[in-house]
Amino acid sequence: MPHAYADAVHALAALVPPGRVLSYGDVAELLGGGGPRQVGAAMAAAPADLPWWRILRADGTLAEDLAERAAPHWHAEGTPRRGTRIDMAAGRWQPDDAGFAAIDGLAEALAAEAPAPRRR
DNA sequence: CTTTTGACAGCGT
DNA sequence: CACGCTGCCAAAA
Repeated sequence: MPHAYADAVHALAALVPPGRVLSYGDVAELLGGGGPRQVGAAMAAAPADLPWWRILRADGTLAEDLAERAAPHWHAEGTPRRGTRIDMAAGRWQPDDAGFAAIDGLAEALAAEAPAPRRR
């Protein structure tokens, strides 16, 4: 399934449990490739059923229009907040063994199709 | 090949 | 705490 980075990003986002969050940078690091911007680009094409509100900026915020639509979800899931923004220190998802295993699989699958660091 | 553009991150002021 | 600038990665023009 030679698909792309975007699929890996979406898959990882789907692993994040309710009430927990990850920053774009965290996602990039966990997948072992690309960067925060690349993750953001992938999220822009997120499927309607994806819990996109669990992936946010490193400072616990989101683009204004998105934050507006995300707030209800955060409230419903009991995501730790600090004022209007999310408390990253408390809400950051810390994968358990099973989580790491799943992430590992994604990272590997990704590396298998995007290993060629060819000149650009 | 160069420039522009993103649901970004860090650091300095 | 708020801005502004620089750094990053990949894709598109």
